[in-house]
This record gives sequence, structure tokens and C-alpha cells, in this order.
Amino acid sequence: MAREIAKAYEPQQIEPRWAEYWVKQELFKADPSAPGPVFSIVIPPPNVTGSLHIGHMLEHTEIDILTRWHRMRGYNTLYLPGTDHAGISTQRVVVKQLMDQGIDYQKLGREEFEKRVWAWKAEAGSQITEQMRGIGESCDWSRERFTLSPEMSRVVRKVFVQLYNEGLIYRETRLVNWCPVCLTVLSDLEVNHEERLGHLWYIRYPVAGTEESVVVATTRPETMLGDTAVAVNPEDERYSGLVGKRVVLPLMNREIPIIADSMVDREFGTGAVKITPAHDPNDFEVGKRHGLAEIDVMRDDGRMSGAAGTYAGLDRFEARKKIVEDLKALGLLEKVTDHTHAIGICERSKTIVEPRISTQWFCAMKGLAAPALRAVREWEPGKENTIQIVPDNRRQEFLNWLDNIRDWTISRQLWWGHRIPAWYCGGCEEMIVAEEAPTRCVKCGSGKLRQDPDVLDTWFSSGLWPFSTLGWPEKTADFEKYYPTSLLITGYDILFFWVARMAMLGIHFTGKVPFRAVYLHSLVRTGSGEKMSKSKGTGLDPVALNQQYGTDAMRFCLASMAAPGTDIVLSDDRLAGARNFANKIWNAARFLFLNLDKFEQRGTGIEELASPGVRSGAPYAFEGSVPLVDQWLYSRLTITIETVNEALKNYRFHEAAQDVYQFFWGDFCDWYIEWVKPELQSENRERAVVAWKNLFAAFNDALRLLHPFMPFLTEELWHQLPQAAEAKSIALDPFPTPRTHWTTGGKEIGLMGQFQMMQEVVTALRNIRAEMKLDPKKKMSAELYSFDGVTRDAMERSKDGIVRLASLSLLTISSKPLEQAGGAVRSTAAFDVRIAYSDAVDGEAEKTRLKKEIEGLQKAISSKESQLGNETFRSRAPEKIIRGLEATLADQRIELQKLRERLAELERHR
RNA sequence: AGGCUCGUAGCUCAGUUGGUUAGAGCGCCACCUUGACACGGUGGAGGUCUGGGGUUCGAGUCCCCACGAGCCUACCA
Repeated sequence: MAREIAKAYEPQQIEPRWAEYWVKQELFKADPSAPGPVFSIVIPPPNVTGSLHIGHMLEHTEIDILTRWHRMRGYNTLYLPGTDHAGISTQRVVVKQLMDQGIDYQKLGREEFEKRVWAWKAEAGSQITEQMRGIGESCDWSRERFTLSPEMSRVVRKVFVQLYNEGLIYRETRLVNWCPVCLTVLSDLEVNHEERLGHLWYIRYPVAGTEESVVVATTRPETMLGDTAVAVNPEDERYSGLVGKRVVLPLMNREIPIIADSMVDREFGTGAVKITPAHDPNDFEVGKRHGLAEIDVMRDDGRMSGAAGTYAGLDRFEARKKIVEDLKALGLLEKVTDHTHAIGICERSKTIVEPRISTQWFCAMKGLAAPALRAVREWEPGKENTIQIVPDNRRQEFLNWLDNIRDWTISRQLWWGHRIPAWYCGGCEEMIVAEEAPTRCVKCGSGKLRQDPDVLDTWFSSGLWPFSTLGWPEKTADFEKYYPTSLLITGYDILFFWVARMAMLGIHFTGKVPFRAVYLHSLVRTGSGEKMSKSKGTGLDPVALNQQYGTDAMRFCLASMAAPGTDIVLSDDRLAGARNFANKIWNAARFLFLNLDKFEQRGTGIEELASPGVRSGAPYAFEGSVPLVDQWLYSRLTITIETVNEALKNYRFHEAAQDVYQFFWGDFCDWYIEWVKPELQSENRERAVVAWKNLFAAFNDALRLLHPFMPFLTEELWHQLPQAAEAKSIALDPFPTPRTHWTTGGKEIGLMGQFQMMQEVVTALRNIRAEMKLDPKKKMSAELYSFDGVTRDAMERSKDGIVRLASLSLLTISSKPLEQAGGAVRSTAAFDVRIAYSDAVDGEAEKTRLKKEIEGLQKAISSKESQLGNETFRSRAPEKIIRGLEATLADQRIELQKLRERLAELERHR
């Protein structure tokens, strides 16, 4: 039966079929009772509102490569998928959607709103997981989790209550980060600091009952309405007479004291600072020290409050303008200067964050951080219950941050999230914290209980992810088998948000680290080097690109650029290169299929040619020995398998990808296939069959080697090749293992070296043809000389191959040096080749080439000579280096000698 | 303010403990519609590793300084 296969690879025709097959067949369902070492990984749950962006594509590619690689190597593998309820962003999305329908969510009420969000989630929340299926991620979909599911909620409540009972969660009134747009408190991490150009306003405050005054400098004049003091440094003689006196607060006509506090920097501004405890973190501390009143002049939406007098109701920025104008009119504005300072921005709404006094829930961090710190600090290979962080420089960042950690604000004023399990008694104001809703007050017995309206920071539930998803607190089979997870792959931008919190909570609650290693992947940047951003429209849509180039190409491209610690700049050129690679493999397969057809036409059956036994038995011998080209190719294969394993073990995806690429394209296609072509057609049936079997087995290994990187293409081709009857997927086939009998025994290097010399001969001959502009169609005869009998014998055996690949008509191998006259010569230390021809030689070009080469060699030789002539070098350098240097020098001297003779020859015949 | 990273071929980047003429992809030049592949084949050109100093027998690789780019942390009004 002739096989139909398209001339070019068309991923669009193939990918959806396999994506569906993998999910339907449940190929990647984990079995905790199965044997083998464990590899488990949980997904960093993407936002349910989200769609796959390029960062996910990179992250998921890396996860899937390592997952498939481990699975093929016989690990009991779990890749657990899921999504995050993403409090603020999901709420924002649904609020906006309702607004578009003319519905005010506040009026809808909390319960109804929550229903709408769940409805929305049911309808649209599976977009990203569908996309994940589409790109072929080898997840166990039967274990998909959602951070706000009832099961996860139970875990959240249990954890909250325990932390509360341990005194690690507490409720307190203090100055927090408030977003006037999101209308919720934020944690420190959700506030980004940006340098912005602002102003410093110098405002004169008259001292009460005198003609004196004090000038204060501020970046936020609107907060002056809430001033409750002016502070100076106690050491500052300029103001020593004023401390204890009172100033009249302009615009408000309120008298406030002048106090002394060492926090005031005498050098900054005027050395006198207004104190607004309700609106500035520093001032809040000063206020506490001095027992000052806290006057909140702003509402939660950023407008001025009733306490702001005539400015009440104005937006904070309008109020600023108005206040500055009014001060100017009163002659109290001394001057205004430009001033650059860091300003807090809400990472969601991008508005300026307002420090605000508020009662919130906090989680004490110091005690939780210490064991996490130790787990990371004490990591070393193989050490139990420690965490490796890769790349290494992030580890230091992690330790620094945890060292200086501050308490975490965990409550949020949202409706979408895990509601805080705290109830307040309407009778006695007692607070009850419990896993299940209490029916009456434990203190006064009242049944009038209301639950705390706030929800928990989304990262609180994400922090439990590695164990909550595996069934904790029950001792489930999954938890026992797959926890701690083997590895976490995520972006460094959430190292603190997420990784640190998982480490802390994981150790605290399970006594074990949640993951043995964390690999922090790179960021994908645009062509101009910027961080990709949807809002700026600079983001690339991976789904569209996958459509255009193929998911395999995208995966391979990302992997080949994913060097640890280096950001990735993705380009069309690069993607096209990966697509071309996929096409190359496709066509190599096409070549195999065409040959298989020919064999079948000639009556050799598929059973003989491609039984599973054929693959493990290769390489096969012909007439008693394995052909040189097979010895070489299988050695290269072994080396490639080893380097790929080593690279993936160390998260060096780019190296692994590069090695596979080089092997498949450079070795397998460019040399091996070309070399064995005539042998596949050999009249000698045994010769042809051996060639086929070796080709087929090597290709099979190469496909499996490539599978973690390009799952679709390799699955497709694997199924088109003959497989064992019960085989379902290449993903379940073993990863190739080194064919050790071809790398041990010390023979291998010699054999590889022999074939490499053939390659050098062929390249030298091709070089002559190209440089001398010989007609490519015209077959020429050539001569080869080597002083070494072993080399000559090897050449003799490989003669047919050389003749074919260098387009010769005849190759003569001689034990006598070549005649100097006529044609063009190329030399290495080991051999000389010449193509004889009668046309006029472009002597000048050849001379220039020779001179250049001579110059380069001379430089290399003299540097080696001086190094080897140096006694200190000889006494201190390792023996291996010295001997290597000497051997190279000897070769180079021979080459130089030959080049000089050749040049002299040309000059004689000018 | 503190900490960190980077600066290698026209472009994007590799280069693991310092060691033999510094690599890849893309781009470029020349030739080739050869029976797997023009999403291809063959051959080739092109860097002295930002600059300066130092350690060393030996430095792209280690140290210091300068210049340039970026990241993280941070309550100086």
C-alpha cells in the first residue's frame, strides 16, 4: 500500500486531531498506585478570566517538556491543571459586563452578584483550559482544580481558623494601601512604585498669637486639611524656640502643635514637616508616638470627606488644585519646586494608591517565613525538605525579601472570593472565628450573627495550591504519593506573591516543602525589547501564532531560546526557523515512507522491516560489521541523548533543543540520509535491508527524543510508522536511552573520527568545486593521498560515499604524495585531495585564499609555540592541556607546510 | 537609597568550575529547480568579546574603575 503524505508539513491539519485524542484517551491520567519514581507538578493556575498569552505559552511549554520527558523515562507522572478565581480581576470583568447591560452590581446585591459571576464562569471560564488542551499539554484533566471550588474553600477555612487560633492571623486598625478605584485594601506587593515628576509646595503656617510663621514643604497639599501637627528635628536650632508653640492651620483655622521628632530630616525642604497621621505612613507613626488625632479627610473613593470643610466632595486631585490656588490667594504659598519621587500605583487599576486608616485582617509573617527561609538557604543536591531555586540569583532575591518580610494584609473588600470565616454578634459584639457558620453567639447566645463582609486575598488560596489540590488535609493516595511536588515552574514576577507564600504555608501546614525545586522562567519581550503588554497592544497572541506556524514550532522556538535567566525576544524569523525544522523532519519521514513503499513493492514485508524488535536491535551489521556510517550516527545519537538528558535535568531547555536540532538536521538529514540513499536501493537485498533497519531505528529514536519538544508532529509520524499493535501514543513510549555498546570500549572516538574525516574529505572537495566555480553538473575525478595506511583503508571503504557526495566521477586513493602540478588541492594534516582540471585557474583568488589561511595558521602556531616554550606554563598547566596543544601544533605545522608549498607552486606557475 | 543582572558577528542570543584558530539561528554573498524537503541543498564572508586597569603560565570567562541598558526591593515629607 502506497502511503499518501503531503509534501510540506501542515500542522493545522494534524494538531487538533491529536489534541483531542490525548484528552479523550485519558493518556495522562495519573495513577498513584503505579510503580516508578514520582514526578509531580502542579500548574500555576491561570486566571479564569484570562486567555492564553505568550508568557503562559512559554511556561506551559517548559512544564510540558519536562512532564513528557519524565513520563517517557518511566516516572509516575502527574501534571495537575486548574485555574484561579482571581478576585479583583474577575470581579472587575463581571462588573464591567453588568455595567454594559446597564446594571449596577451594587444594586444587584451580593448574593445575586455572586450568582452572576458563577454563571459567567460556567459560560466563559473554560477558555484558557480549552486553549491548554488545544496546545496539547499532557495534563491529567480528571484532576482539574479551581481555587474557589467548595473543596478548596473548606481547606481555606481550615487554614484560616488554625492560623487565627495560633495567633498568626489578627485584625487591626492601621494605615493601609487603599485603591480608590478598586475600593479595596491592597497588600504591599500589589502596589508598584514608579518614579514620577511632581512638585514640592512650600506652605507658610502662621504661629498662633505671634507674627512668626513656619514654612513646611509637601508633595501632597490636599492632605494638609488633616494635619494635626508640625514637626521639626529636636536638634534643629532654627526651630528650637518654636517647639511647644502652636500654628494656625491655614484654610481650616485649626490650631495644631509644633512638635519635635527625630524622624525629621533637617536637610530636606525647610526642615519642618506637616504631620497628617491619617494620610501618610510616616506621619501615622509620628502621630502614635505623640498621641496626635487622626483626621481622615478623604472618603474611600478618593473624594474629600466631610472633615475637609469646604472641600468636601471634591476629587483628591481637584482638591489639590483648589487648595494651592486658595493658599496662593492668601499669600501663604512660598514657592513651588519640581520634585521627583516614587509614587504607589495600584497594579490593577493603575491609579495612585491612597494610604488610608482602616480595620483589616493581617497575617503575621516573621514566624512563617523562618522555616521557608531555612528550606531555601540550606538547599543542596539531595537534601530532604529543602527548596532549590533556579536560576541562582533569584534565590538571593528570595532570601532578602523573606528576611525583611512584613505582615500581609489578607482581607479584601470584594464580593468574589473566599469569605472570611469570622462572625460578629449583634448582641455583644463578640467575634467568632470558625470553619462552619455558627448558629448562635458563644458568649451571649444571641442568634443575631453577621459574617465579616470581606473576602481573602486571592493569593491566600493560591498559597495552599500544591497541597489543597491533592486532597489535604485528608491523607489521600494522591497526597501521599505526589506531595511534595517535584518542581514548580513559574514566572519570577510572582516569586513573592506566590512562591514564597506557598513555601511558608506548605511547610507550616504539612511539615514538608511544597516543591523540591522552583524554576523561574524568563519573560517574553517584544522585538523592541519591551515587556509584552495587552493594554499597549504589544502582546503577541500565541493562539494566532500557533495557527500560523504550528504549535510545535512555537514550542520548539520558545524552548530553543529559553536560557535560564535570559529574557526572550520572539520574532517571526525565529518562529519561521522552527517551522522549517518541523518541515525538515516531516520530509525526512517522507523519505522513509517512500523507501518503505519501495521495499514493499519489491516484496519485502513490513513485519521484517519495522517490527518493534528491529528498533531495539539496531545498529545491524552487514557482512560481519556495522557500517562505519552507522557506527558514527549511533554514536552521535548516544551523545545527543546524553546531552539532552543532562540539559533538561538542569532546565537548560535551549541547549536540549539545540542538540536535538543539530542531531536531526545536521547529522541525520545532511549526512546520514544522504550517505545511505544508494544503499537502500542496493541490488543486494541484505545490504538494503540492513541500511533500512538502521535508518528506521535511528529515526524512531530521534522522534522520541524530539517528542517532548514537538509532541504533535512526532505523534503523527510515529503513528504512520509501524508500531506495536497495542501502542497508543509515542508519549507513552520510552525515551531513547544511550546505546552504550557504541560509546564504551574506547573504540567509538576512533570510529567517529574516521567518519568525520570522510566528512572533511567531502567538504574539501566541495569547497574546491565551489571556489573554482566548476560546473556543478559535471562529475570530475579526484585524487586523495594520505601517508597513513589506516586512513587510506578507511577512505577506500568509504569511497562510494565520497564519490557520490562530492559529485565525482572517480576517486583514486594513493600512497604517494600528489603531483604538485594542475588542478586544485586542499590539505589537512591527515590527507591531501586534488581535483584535476584543465581550465584556466584563477590563480590570484587561490593565492589570496592561501595567504589568508597561512596568516591565520601562523598566528595560531606562534601563540602555541610561545606558550609551550614557557617553562612556567609547562610546570603549571595540566598535562592534558599541554599534550592537546602539542598535538594540535604538530598538525598545524604540517598544514602550514603544505599551504606554503602550494603557494610556492602557484607563484612558480604565474 | 540598597541589592542584582546584562553589554560577544548586521540582528537576536548561547558560551557550566579560566585552558587548544569564540558558537548557533536569522540575515548577507556565490552557485544549484540533484527523485524527502526552495519551509530546500552546497560552499563562503563576517566578531577579538563596551572601554580602561589588575590577578594568572593563560581571561569573553575572576577582581577593580568608567560608560551604557535593564530588573527587584524601599514610608524621606
